[in-house]
Amino acid sequence: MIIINLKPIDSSFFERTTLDLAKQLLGKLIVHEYKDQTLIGKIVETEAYQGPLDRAAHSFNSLRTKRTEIMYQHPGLLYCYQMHTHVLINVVAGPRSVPHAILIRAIEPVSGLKQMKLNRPHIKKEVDLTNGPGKLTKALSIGMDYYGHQLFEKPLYISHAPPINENQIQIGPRVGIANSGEAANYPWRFSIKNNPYVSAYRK
DNA sequence: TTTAAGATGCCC
DNA sequence: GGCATCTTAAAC
Repeated sequence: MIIINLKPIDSSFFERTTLDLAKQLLGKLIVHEYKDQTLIGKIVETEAYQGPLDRAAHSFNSLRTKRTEIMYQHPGLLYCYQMHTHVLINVVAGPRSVPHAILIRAIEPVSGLKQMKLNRPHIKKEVDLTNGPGKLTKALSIGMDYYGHQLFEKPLYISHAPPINENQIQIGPRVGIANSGEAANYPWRFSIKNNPYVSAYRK
């Protein structure tokens, strides 16, 4: 694949409604300049979390703590947190003071596959390198030290790519939030239809 | 200060 | 299906 125009996207890209941003992020590239290498993945699955009224969100009921603070800042920043033994990454969405975020759940490797395999030893099938939110952060070597980083600045950024057609976007309930009551049914998960790197659904 | 649960992944 | 492993948030 030949990549043209590989550079950080303009910060204004993130200024749109949260659900629209979750869809617009599909197909975009996440780029990490790491150890003289450029690790690149195409985003193939996202989930929107819309704070105040979304019981599944960490910022539900406008909870504001050290962890959730970054979601109250301007869109395009990185919200990351540790889940069991893994780091999960989100794109902060919504205008300042609206604590929304979009979880990046899966990517398709585009460049740096060799390094991604080194970052995830003992993985047999290639799809298992990045077909889950905890897996892709390990493959791309993204840790908690990126909390609050601007995703429109090197060394970790979103790069432009053509949007995915609406009819190629799969929409459904979010993964792994069965104990969140009514919010468990909200159709706020988006993925590219038939892409092999999309994670498996699980209640 | 203590405790329970979790936007997961991997092994059995 | 069990369990690692650790942070957060809420209970005590």
